[in-house]
Amino acid sequence: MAEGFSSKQARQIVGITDRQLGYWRRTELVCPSERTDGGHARYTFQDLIALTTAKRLIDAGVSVQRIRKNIAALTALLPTLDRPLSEVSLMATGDVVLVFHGGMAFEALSGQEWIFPVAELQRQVEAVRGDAPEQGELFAGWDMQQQADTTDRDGDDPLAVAS
Amino acid sequence: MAEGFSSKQARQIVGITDRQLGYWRRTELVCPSERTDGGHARYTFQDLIALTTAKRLIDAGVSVQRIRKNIAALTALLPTLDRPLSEVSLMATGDVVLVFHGGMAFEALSGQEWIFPVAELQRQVEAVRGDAPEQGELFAGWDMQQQADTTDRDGDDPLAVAS
DNA sequence: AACGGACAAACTATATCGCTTTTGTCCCTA
DNA sequence: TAGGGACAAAAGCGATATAGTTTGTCCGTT
Repeated sequence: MAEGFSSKQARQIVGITDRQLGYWRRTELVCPSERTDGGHARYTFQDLIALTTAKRLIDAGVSVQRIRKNIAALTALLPTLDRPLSEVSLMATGDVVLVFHGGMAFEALSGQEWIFPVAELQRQVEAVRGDAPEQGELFAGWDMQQQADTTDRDGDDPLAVAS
Repeated sequence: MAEGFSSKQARQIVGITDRQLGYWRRTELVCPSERTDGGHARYTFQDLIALTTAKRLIDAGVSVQRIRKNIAALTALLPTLDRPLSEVSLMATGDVVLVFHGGMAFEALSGQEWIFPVAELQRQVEAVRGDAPEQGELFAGWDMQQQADTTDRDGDDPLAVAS
């Protein structure tokens, strides 16, 4: 039984209130995967990830209601997923949640695909004329890790996303 | 005067209607940077980029009104920008426009930065325990380059933009 | 061809209202 | 300490009505 994390531990680690943890459990947003013999909650590692993801989305301005809808939409869209909040990569603010999966980015709710390319656009216009675009790197490698630079080059960088 | 592109050329290259080009000019969404002696419009190369960006945003489901607001917000947020539509990297669908600039992603309208990263999250939780997450790649390498083009994919595309 | 004007249809945005969800506080039981 | 219940403030949502934009079509001028 030393397996999971207690409610207290969970909420301290994740940074949410007692009330939230409880409500989320009762309403099945995130439930503890295990129980003590006495029936008390025990959150697994994966549960913590789910909790943290929820917390993050909330901090990003996504309402709990919206999170629920996104989960529903996601499980419908990607049936293989069992627990979206802990199995998928999300990115969000306010009322949009983007999902990164299988090399694509799309909106969970609508399933509408997002992103991409700039290069094409440039070429398209260039084709009309012999005009030369300034530099070569259209997509500045947008690396989460080393997102140091870019700040130097003023203005524009095209770009893309991430991983 | 052989400088820029005529209205007709511009709208053919960009793929918008006569009416749109005119309206956008009159309402200052995108104006020709130059004029013929006779006072007729001459769109520069950069103008075409701006036009194309606008077109792309529209195709991605962003309304013209929203584009205007985003431009306003962007120039307020990044005063160095003169013409957001042709100087910045955008990505969008429906009602959200994401701006990539200086290694960050944020919503133009609100200025709110986008959240992301799951990896970090994983580490955070892992730190609490020695537990090992299943795989390595959370964000499947999302590489623009190798994501073939999308032009072939049928008609309406979600999409995104840039520049 | 480029542009403008008038008019109408299609589309977007904004504000509002009633309803539901979420969270906090306080208290109780095991 | 974990968890439940009751209650209320706060936040969020969906539908709707109203006002404002954008675009197409038709016509006229330069």
